[in-house]
Amino acid sequence: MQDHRSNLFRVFNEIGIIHQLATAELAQRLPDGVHPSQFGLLSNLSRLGDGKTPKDLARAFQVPKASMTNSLMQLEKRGLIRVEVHPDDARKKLVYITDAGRKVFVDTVAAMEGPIAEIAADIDGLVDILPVLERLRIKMDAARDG
Amino acid sequence: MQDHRSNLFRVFNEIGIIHQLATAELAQRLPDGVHPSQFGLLSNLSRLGDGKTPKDLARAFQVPKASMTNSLMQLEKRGLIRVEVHPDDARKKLVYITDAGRKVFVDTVAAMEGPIAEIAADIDGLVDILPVLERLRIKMDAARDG
DNA sequence: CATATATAATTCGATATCGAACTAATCAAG
DNA sequence: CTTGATTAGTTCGATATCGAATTATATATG
Repeated sequence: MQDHRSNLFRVFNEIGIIHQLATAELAQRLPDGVHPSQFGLLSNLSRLGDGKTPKDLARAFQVPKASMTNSLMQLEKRGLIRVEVHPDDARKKLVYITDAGRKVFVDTVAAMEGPIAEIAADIDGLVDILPVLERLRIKMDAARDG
Repeated sequence: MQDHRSNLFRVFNEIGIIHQLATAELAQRLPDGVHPSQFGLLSNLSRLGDGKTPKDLARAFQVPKASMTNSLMQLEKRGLIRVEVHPDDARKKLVYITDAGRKVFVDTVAAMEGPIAEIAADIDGLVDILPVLERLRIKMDAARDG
């Protein structure tokens, strides 16, 4: 029992360390002035579609609105996204990724592919943990709402 | 092949989201003014032993020295650690956790146990991914040094 | 329509992160 | 010893995060 509990803690501990190391790798490959959290936005807009509101994005990334405002301003300043007022509701805005933004995303993904593949080659069963991670994320996400 | 690559990206993506959600849960249960990253320090000093230098700790957590200086100052200000000059080398310092620091650690772990157990109960095979995560972390850690 | 309430986003202030420059102490070479 | 290089830690400045207050717009109610 004690072992099982401490193993659970270790799972989260390892996840934290891996995340930090992965973020550091990513940061090295991003253009100057683009923060890893901002790359996450470009990834979402590029892969899952743009035209979302800042509120949508804040919820998707589980960050406060104020944080999202800041991240979007940085990306807009660099021309990687475009922000428009919602045509039907002037309280809202709509966020679009630009060609420059797509390029940053694509180039960065390409730059990460080598290192990731190299690491993964040595780790047997790495993709096998994906379903477990997905279920865990979904469960934690749901627990947060309630 | 394409699928395999994108699954690798998804593994890291899921890990990032889980880490963020877990950190948010932890933050809610920490005493006011204690940041999750500072809890990590208390955990390390409590579980793995204290009397380490700031340099040691910066390396263990893969953060710059300047970040560690700041974190240690916050913990010391709140009386959760004690910092002394190294008796044999006045350039160095030695960091010790205090009783108050241990109490924060123990209490917070206790407060996290319920939620973690509840989540884990629903996720089949959660602890089974621990060995894979460990190997991944070790591999990435090694890749960073070189 | 007028007013109250709700919602989306920004602003503000406080804290965290961290690269680069700096200070202090030790070590190495002569 | 003395001097140069190295190491540990801090300071400083710039950016990120984010809770609380604020602004602007929209919706609901009388």
